Amino acid sequence: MSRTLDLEEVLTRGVAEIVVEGDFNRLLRQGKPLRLKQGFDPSRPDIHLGHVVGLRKLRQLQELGHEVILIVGDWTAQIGDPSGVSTTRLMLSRDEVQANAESYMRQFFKVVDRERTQVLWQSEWFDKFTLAEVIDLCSRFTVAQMLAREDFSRRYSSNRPIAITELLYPLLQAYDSVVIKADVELGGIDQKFNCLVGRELQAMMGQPSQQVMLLPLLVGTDGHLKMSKSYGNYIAVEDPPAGMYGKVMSLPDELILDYLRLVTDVPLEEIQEYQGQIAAQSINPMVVKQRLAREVVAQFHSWEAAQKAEAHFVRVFQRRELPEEIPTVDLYPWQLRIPYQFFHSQKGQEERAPEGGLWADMPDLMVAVGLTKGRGEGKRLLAQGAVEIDGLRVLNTAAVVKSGSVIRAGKRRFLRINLLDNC
RNA sequence: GGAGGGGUGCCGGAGUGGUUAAUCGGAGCAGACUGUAAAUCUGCCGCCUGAAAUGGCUUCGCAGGUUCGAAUCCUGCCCCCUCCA
Repeated sequence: MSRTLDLEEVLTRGVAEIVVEGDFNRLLRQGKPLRLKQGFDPSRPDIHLGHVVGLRKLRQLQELGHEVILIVGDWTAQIGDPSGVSTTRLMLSRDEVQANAESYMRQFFKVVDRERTQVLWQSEWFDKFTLAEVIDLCSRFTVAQMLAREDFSRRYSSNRPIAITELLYPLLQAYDSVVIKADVELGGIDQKFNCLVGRELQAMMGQPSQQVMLLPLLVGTDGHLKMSKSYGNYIAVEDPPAGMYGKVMSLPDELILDYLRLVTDVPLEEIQEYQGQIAAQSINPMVVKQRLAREVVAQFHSWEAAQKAEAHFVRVFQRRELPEEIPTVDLYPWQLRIPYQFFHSQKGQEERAPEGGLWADMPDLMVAVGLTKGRGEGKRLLAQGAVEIDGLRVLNTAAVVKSGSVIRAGKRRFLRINLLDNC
């Protein structure tokens, strides 16, 4: 993110909506550092690319001289953001919240500049909130206002429950804006309502209303739902390079351009060009996707890691060869059910294993080395032709294994066997 | 407070005494194809045993009971939802 930032691009690239656009522009051009509010819920400490869209925007604004106020939502976390399904949330202990917050920040500052960030905890002000203050806060809003929120109205009209505490959620979030005197709040487009309540509350309390920058929701790896941990369609910023690269490569083609726009610094002109080439079918979308994968991995790891991840990907998944590094697992013959050098075939004949080799019951072996969860799974993989020993497909349950043999189970599970005490 | 509906495998959702480890869809896994994309086809998809046919065990909110036999019937308990107030 070292290239010169174009204000126009910061305000438009990967931005869904700005409220109020004119005011925000004016504010930015005043040249005074703005207080950018970003809250997070410490019940879900993992940051994925969906969050990164907003974090990158914060970073860009920081580079324009503004300051981020990160709010640890240790109170709102207990209510649970009323987006989507109504699930009762467990109360987190103080320690859990602390641990989650630390883990969150470790990831947060991979993108956001720590030097220009101030971290505040909601408990700093809400712990001493009195009932009188809660009532005062509530009295400023009406049920009708809350029902204006699509989430609530949908649930209300379809007779699904809305906990009263859920109505409190936007109010608490709004109050945060008042406490920190936020100039701007950033959030996903699904946060629109909460952010707007912040504007109203600030106005009621005699403060200028914050501007709201809403970001598009990133579609997850499944290709149609928003990226979210609970949908299991996410790419985490802490995913290891090879896994991260692979997940990007498994994205549907239709998402490539969006991802380039939202989570990379690839210049818009280049993206435009890719778009044209893909439309004209003069380029294989996969090539563009590989660029995307490199960009993403480099951002959270390094260019070197990205190169390695790509090499690994090409080698293992495109050419179906063995990876360069294969974890080795020690294996003692006694862990197997046929730990002998002879195998008794159905005809009653003895088959001798080659020198240094050993007959092994494959489902057993795979469980013993942790390749599969149970024998059933191993048998299934075997029956489906998904198991290879040193590049040769194994279909029988009994097979010869040598020390140094590489077992492959399916596309992505590999293990090298280190046979000990071969007697 | 009153009336009614419901809790089934990762999710959705059938099933109302045996032929049900439980239809189907989704997800997942694997194979073919291939670009770990899409689309398509095939197989698997509770645990264990077996090469397999088979067999054993544990599952349908929880606890008991009836029965040769229950996810299905009875009793109690817990939880959820709707309507009326």
